[in-house]
Amino acid sequence: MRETYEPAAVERDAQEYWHRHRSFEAREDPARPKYYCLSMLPYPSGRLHMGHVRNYTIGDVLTRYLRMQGYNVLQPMGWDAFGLPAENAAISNGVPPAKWTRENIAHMRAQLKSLGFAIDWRRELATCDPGYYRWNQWLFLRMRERGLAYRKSGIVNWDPVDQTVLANEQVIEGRGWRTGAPVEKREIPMYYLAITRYAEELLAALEELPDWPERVRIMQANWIGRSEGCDIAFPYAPDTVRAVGAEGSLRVFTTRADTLFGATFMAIAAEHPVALAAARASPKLAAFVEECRRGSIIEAELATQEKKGMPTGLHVLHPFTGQPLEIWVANYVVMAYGEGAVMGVPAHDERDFEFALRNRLPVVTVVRSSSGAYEEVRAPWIAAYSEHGVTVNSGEFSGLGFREAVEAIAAALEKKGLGARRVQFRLRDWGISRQRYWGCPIPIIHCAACGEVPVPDQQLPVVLPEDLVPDGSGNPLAKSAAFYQCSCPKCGRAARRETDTMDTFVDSSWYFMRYACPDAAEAMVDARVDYWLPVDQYIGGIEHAILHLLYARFWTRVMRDLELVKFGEPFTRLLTQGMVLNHIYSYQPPGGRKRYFNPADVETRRAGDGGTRYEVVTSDLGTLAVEHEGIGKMSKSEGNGVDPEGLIERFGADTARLFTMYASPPEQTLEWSDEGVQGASRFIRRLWSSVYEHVAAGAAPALEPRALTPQQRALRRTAHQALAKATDDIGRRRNFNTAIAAMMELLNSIRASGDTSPQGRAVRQEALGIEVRVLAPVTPHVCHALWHALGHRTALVDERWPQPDPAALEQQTHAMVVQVNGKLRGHITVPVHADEAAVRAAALADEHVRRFVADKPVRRVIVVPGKLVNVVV
RNA sequence: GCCGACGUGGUGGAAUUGGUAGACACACUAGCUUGAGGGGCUAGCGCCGCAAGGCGUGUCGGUUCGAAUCCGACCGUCGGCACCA
Repeated sequence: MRETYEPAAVERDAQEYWHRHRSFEAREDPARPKYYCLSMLPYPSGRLHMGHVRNYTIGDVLTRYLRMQGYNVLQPMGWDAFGLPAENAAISNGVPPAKWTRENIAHMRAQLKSLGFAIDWRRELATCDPGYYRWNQWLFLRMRERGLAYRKSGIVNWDPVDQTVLANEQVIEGRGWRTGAPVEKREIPMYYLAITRYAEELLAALEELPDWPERVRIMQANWIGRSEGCDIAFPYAPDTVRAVGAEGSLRVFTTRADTLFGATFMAIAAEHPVALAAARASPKLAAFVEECRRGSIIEAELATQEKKGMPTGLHVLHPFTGQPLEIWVANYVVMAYGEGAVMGVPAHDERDFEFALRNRLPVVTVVRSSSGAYEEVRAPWIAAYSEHGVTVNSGEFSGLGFREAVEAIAAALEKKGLGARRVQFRLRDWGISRQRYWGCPIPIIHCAACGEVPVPDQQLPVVLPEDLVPDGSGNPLAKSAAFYQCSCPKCGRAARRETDTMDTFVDSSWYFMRYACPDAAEAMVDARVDYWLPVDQYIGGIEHAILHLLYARFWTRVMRDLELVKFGEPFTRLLTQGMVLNHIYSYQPPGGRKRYFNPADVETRRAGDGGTRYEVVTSDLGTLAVEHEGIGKMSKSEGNGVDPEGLIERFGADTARLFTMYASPPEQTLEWSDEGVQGASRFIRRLWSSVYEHVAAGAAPALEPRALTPQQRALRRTAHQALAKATDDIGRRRNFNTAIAAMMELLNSIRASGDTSPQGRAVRQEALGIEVRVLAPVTPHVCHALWHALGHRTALVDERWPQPDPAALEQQTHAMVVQVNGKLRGHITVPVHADEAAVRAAALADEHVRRFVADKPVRRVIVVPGKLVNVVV
């Protein structure tokens, strides 16, 4: 072995070995327990970023660890290759999205390979491959046959200048990102997938995912948003009947039927038919409806905007009292949720209260606190009382608790035919139509005579032409006659092909199944899926906690119900990794535009007197004192990204991997630190030189555990304790940082012992063997080399994980701490098997303890075996 | 606005079931090493204090023999909000 660690050579050797021996090709083997370890597939943006390095290193550490535990592990990789950035790149440099995407994939694949991940590259797929996306189309058609895919109108952002649909991301403060034109809303026909049919199951099954982070389960449950309540019909008053032109009623959904007698107005969405009818008679109202409809379709913006409303002058009748209630159009009522109308109960709902206050609407209290602390809501009004309580002022329904009131009112409404209990979900059906080019075509043909006609299965896939270049004005498919011109499969007459493509979330909803059988030509999935799936461990960013994971859970259930797969939950265990952050530095010249500087270029200096620190950067503007804006997500716009490629060139892949695993636990954010990277590099060099020095003295003799001195025994115990801890940290807790810390401590102990006796060297040989095998998943290249250096002929990649020796862990005595009144006062050493009385006596005999107890009477002594004694005086 | 999480030395973090706060590392300080390079080694390093000791986990309050950990309120930061992926 060489005296100095040279990462480039070490990594090339190890990677060559794995490649030559096809170490990571996973084969179905029913005799062995399988483990499917999957990381979320990357979008091929061009270059790997640190978030990718972190994500795939976590997956790789687990993959390599589980291999060593004897599992048959599959770790695949692919590309989420459709999407908006490819079109944006095409707009700015005129290259077709297909070419741009495939070049990016080639570059990023090479970058991933340089990191030495244990990936079975034979299974690689890209979602833009027709062999992949044809099955999106095929399943869409199956869903359509079952009514799970259907067409209805939906609302999109419309840029009137570019004549194109905009993604939410492309709407900046209500304006088109390229044109700056105020964005309009447009109603167009779109395809939807009926995820709401699975709402109940998707919610209930969350209970059966104990190995998902609780926060993700809670977020999904809240997203699905099951609420039990009542439909209530408010019959139209004569003025409304006249305006609408028919008898009828305004339906609302409410979870608070108990507050029905407190309703003082009705609020409806601007898109509601009654609002449209009223607007026909009033230009002022028509203008307001128009204003609401122009507003954002982004929920976060809807929720923060000022609550505005306008009366329609129309009325409905209270179902019990017959009292007329005025209908208002309100910008905070969403047409897509419930019935697009709500009853306004200002006394008991925060939002209605605010609205009533602004519009001087009456507030009627109908619920009071059951504890008797009666807070009547009256002028000057302070707040709504939105807790559950006892009904008052509610006619025959007064004096009831929440549950009884809802029951009684619902029953009475049902009798009158004006309502019923109902479960409502917040979840909406999944709109998948995108008016964009770079996506999976929706396999439908529109025929003037036959209407919507599915593309016959034998004509699949509907292939996306790869030579078009979008220019920012609409979908190029809609302008390409070669694509859209076709004949109707039913009647044979000229017809038009659907030019919308699918949401890219469709692509990522089942890719993990296709990895099991990427070459299956005749079917979406085959029997190999039964072997590998479900995914045992899924790893990806927390930002996907809701949408991607929910869509994949839905899609899997659809496939289950079509008897394509035998499971409904795709991901057994989930790890949501935190983001990678870095410092943000900027400089704003007087009157000029703010510039950002990469932290790598920023230097910390001190004022001449050794005092205040400040950060400077040397650029084309000279040396500048820059402003530290804090820490944020690595991003292009703030110029604080770190390029993994440069890092690997300078320090090697092992250092990059070690740093990202060591700097913080996987679920937390990771702060970039150049010094930290150097620390990681230094540790690897120390490990290298420790092994070098050890083997330079020749082969160590066999270990004879019985012949060890107390010091040798202590080092051996340290090694086995560290092994036990690291095993638990990686295998159970998935806390790689503390496992690495345990190995750093062990290496410190190994280096601190200068024992050159034969058994001293035997203990060190064993300890270094543990060190190298435990670190192998994190820094596989250097460990591959060190394993050979320690004299082993086998390849580390095929080694088993070491087992702690119970005999080595045995101890005669252990240390305990003694507290007096909960404060640490002394330390004692007691035999491991000492009983409580003996421990208590030893604690009270300690001189520090005696000093603090003095002559005060001992009231209680609490003994926590093996840990501490608390003396209460 | 709604949903979810997080907040511990100069810094990243550790403390796994309510039981020694600050493991490990970075930075810093001092010393050693004429292999001056992002080298190696030794020691110190929460704050106040000469010490004994006191204080200390965002803020305020509570439960407990004992709270970073549990409960309540507040403040701050971050993620998601359905067409970014």
